[in-house]
Amino acid sequence: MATIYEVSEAAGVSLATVSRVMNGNTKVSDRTRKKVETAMAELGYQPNAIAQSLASNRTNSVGLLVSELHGSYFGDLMSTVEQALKQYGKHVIITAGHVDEKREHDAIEFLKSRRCDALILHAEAVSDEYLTTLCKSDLPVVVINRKVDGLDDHCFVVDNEKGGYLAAQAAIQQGHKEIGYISGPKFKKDARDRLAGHKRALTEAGIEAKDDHIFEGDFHESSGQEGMHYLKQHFPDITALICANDEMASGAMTAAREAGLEIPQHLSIVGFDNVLFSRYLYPKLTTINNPIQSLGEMAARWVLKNVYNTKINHAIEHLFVPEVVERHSLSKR
Amino acid sequence: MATIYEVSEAAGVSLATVSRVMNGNTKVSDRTRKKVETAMAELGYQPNAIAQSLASNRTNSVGLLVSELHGSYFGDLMSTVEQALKQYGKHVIITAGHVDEKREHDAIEFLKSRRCDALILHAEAVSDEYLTTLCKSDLPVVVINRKVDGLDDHCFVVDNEKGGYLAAQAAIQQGHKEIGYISGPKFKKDARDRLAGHKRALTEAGIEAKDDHIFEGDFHESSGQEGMHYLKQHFPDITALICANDEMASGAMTAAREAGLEIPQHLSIVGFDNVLFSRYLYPKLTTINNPIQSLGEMAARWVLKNVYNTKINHAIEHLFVPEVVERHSLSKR
DNA sequence: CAAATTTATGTAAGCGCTTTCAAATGTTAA
DNA sequence: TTAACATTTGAAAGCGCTTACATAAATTTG
Repeated sequence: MATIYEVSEAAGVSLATVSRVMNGNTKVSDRTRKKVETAMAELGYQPNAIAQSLASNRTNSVGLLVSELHGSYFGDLMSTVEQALKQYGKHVIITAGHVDEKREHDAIEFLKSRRCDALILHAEAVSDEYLTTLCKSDLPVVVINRKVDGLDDHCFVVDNEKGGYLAAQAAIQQGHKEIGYISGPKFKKDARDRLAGHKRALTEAGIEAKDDHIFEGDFHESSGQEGMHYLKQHFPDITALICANDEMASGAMTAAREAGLEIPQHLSIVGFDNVLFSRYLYPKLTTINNPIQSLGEMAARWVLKNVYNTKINHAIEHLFVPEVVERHSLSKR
Repeated sequence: MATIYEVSEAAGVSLATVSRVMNGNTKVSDRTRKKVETAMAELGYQPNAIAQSLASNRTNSVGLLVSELHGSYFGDLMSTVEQALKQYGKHVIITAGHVDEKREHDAIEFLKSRRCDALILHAEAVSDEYLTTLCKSDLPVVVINRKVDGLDDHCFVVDNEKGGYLAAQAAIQQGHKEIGYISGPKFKKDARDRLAGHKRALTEAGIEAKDDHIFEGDFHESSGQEGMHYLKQHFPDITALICANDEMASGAMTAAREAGLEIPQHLSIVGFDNVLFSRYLYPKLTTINNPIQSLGEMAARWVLKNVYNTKINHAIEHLFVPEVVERHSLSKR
């Protein structure tokens, strides 16, 4: 693999000059530029990004932490972030934290050790304090889908409370009064917020928010099934079921069908997130759009603007508002 | 950020010694090791991976090229590869090629410029020649889900012909005789192989393989719908439809339902790949398992063994055999 | 106990770049 | 033509590590 030395020799110029034509910021005369470019082409020269990074203290890569590498939600996030950064020649280094404190921590340390120029974190398990410390360091950090007090301008979040509210409201508007709810795990902020919105909608509509109509799941498909079983058994008069994410909605649909309930004729179901597969479900799932792609794009823009000084036209927003995606799993009571 | 200099000074030892305790291969006396470790802890020292890489010519990272960052298929692949490598302290750098020759090429160049120790490529658009050249270079490369002549021990593939055969056979065994097929794009080897297997099964069963029963799609959901429309219109007597991947099967299911056909009562459908969402479909899709995870794991093992000299117990296999996953979209004629 | 080994540590030369600063060259104006 | 300035180039010092190689200390051997 050719190095800059060989190029400089072949072109008959100094190292510095070769470096200059590579980086293109300083002025180099056309004649020497040509010479260097020719030499590069002939040698098939490819700069060593590692050496560049060490010398310049810039890696042109931003670290992205997600919870999992699979699943539509993270797939969408990764895709968006990558697209947005690639446009400007920046790259993402992706790691997975698996919603485990130690593993998230390790993943972040890895990204730091790789000397990423910035970090975009979808961190679920690590503590607020840790994130705060991280943000205070000189490594630029943004947090996706989590609000940490005092870090507002580093956080990009969706209004989960509003989303929960909208889901319930949609069901209420269709005439439903007996509404079940399968929540995410209460230790997660977004799960709590969604539930809070749900309850507010019920209350505002003059419907009593009964705690036993709420089943606490874990955001995975199987707990949707469990929730469905529980609710069906104890409250067979429920006509609408709202799930705190689409995975659980899918599980609930399966369980409902197994119990002989047709959707939405016997039971309406509303999800949350609008992940890709929600339209593969049958019937296609009515859900709340979680603008994860917008979050990702905005986070990427923040980095471009604040770290790479790229001129970005759009304003940078931190709070995103979800909306109802009407499909076929919710109907009139 | 503390450097090795500061650690060496704080511990009262030389650079080399600090480096030694970090890497742990050479012997260091317990006393000095303690001193160094204390100093490291006190300074919160974190080695600079970039500098390490430059000096050692080893990055401990392997590059992974996928076509997309989203979608179950690639999600599964990324997850598996990452898991397998992480166990041994190796990291993956993931890039997306978007099934575009230039972008795949660029992505690979990026991975090379980051000086990955090895490359695992799910390359669809780049030419055989390019891959061959790459494999001949001193950078270790393995290719996933694509067979390149002369590169057999670098390729990890699934027997697509067999898969196509099995899908057709499954339908035939259920008594189907009028069988439609929605193929992947013919320019893709795996699409051709699957189709070849399909035809062989028909022929062996004494069923004529009619070319007009075959619709060429593009592996995306929408072309499944198109294919369904085409077949339904021209050959309403078809009782089973086999799709070259699950996405198209999903599209076909939607179109079939819109046309008033119940699955599998009126029409049986078989997919291919067994991606995650195939069990979310309704009815759950009968499909051919594409052991992409095994491919990924095997590729990772190959790298561990051949690049990092890790002791791997399992033999390394290159050809994987698909099998039928029986669910609910295929029934007796 | 000295010599021969073995083991632990230090010295210094890179790894392939960037970047500051100074020198050389070119250009303009008087 | 020459002084004054702008533009291009080069020399060299890092960036933070690893790793021969050399040296010093500890251990074994006869």
